[in-house]
Amino acid sequence: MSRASKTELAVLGAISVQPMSGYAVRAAITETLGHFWSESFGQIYPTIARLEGEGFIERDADGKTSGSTYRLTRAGRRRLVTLLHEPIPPAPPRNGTMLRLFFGGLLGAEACRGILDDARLRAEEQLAALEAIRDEVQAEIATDPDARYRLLTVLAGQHSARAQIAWVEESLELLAM
Amino acid sequence: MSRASKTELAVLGAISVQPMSGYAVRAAITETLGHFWSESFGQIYPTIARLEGEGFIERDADGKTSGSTYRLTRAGRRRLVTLLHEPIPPAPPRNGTMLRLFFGGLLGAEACRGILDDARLRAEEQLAALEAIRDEVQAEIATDPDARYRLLTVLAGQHSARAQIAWVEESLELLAM
DNA sequence: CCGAGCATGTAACACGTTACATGATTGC
DNA sequence: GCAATCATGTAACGTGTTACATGCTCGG
Repeated sequence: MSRASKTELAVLGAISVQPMSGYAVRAAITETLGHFWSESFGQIYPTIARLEGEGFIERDADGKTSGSTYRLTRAGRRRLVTLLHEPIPPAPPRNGTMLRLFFGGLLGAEACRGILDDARLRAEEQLAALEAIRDEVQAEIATDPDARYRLLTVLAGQHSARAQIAWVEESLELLAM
Repeated sequence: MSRASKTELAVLGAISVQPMSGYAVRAAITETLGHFWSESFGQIYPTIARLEGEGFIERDADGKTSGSTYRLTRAGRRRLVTLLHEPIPPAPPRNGTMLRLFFGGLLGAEACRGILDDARLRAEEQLAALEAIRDEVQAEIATDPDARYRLLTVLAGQHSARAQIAWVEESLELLAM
């Protein structure tokens, strides 16, 4: 995963599902990959321009006057599979919640409990959102076996959110002692 | 947490524990905050220069010829506490493992199992590392009550790593069906 | 004396977001 | 017709890493 690759991978992946515009790519990433990925227009449009220049995607020759619909070329599909095979180096950790909590002695127990409550709230919201998505994806598996993989990413989110909640509970007990 | 703040917070936090050089700040962050935070020299040195210019840290007047030892000024301590009180906006999610897994249909079950095995391996290593740190920190609590807060960050890492492992187990079973 | 580690700093680059500018389409 | 949404693009900015250049200090 050397150059210009993570955004490229996300964009190619989105377009591989079905041909769409840059705007729709953004929407697809926000809605469908939203719980583990994000891209902004400022990244997406230049990437699309480059991918088109390199022949990995091409415009649909439909009659629309405004907006372009892009679809993968054969080279684009090969490129996508290649990128998927390359490991993505893990990002250096940067967890603001932990940074603040680490220096909790300077903050006071009150404020720290606030941080923990916030963390729990966010995890609970996420958990609820994933619950719904999970049902959808589970239903898709019947018609599309590849939906299994999508299910895995939802499960990961659920495990992570539940772990977060359990951690908050344990932490609050510890602080109460 | 508006401007120039996360690195500033980490640097002030490190120096608040005890006076040290920029090089030592880097080492402290890597070793002690390593499982949830990271900073590079390219960030640390300019930040230290700025903090000194703003009067939040000052050089120790010791007799050393090479290297400077910085300590917090009174304003610096106030600044640190202020920064700790400000919430840190959560970073947009970007999980490369999930991005690859989501398009697992194009990758094949074999490669996906490889991704999962990797994820489990990393989580197990992390878990082992945290186990040792946890014992250390737990021992410190007897003499330093503030060590509790440090313990919380270790617990978070453990919860997260265990959740990751459980997710991999469940995922491998799902793929094997 | 020499190599390992301590120490400082910067320049180039990569990546990503935000804000802005601009216009087409469509449903009410 | 007008508002919401679809759609495209860019410029400015912030942030962060990597690689490089440089020199000190101390133990063996």
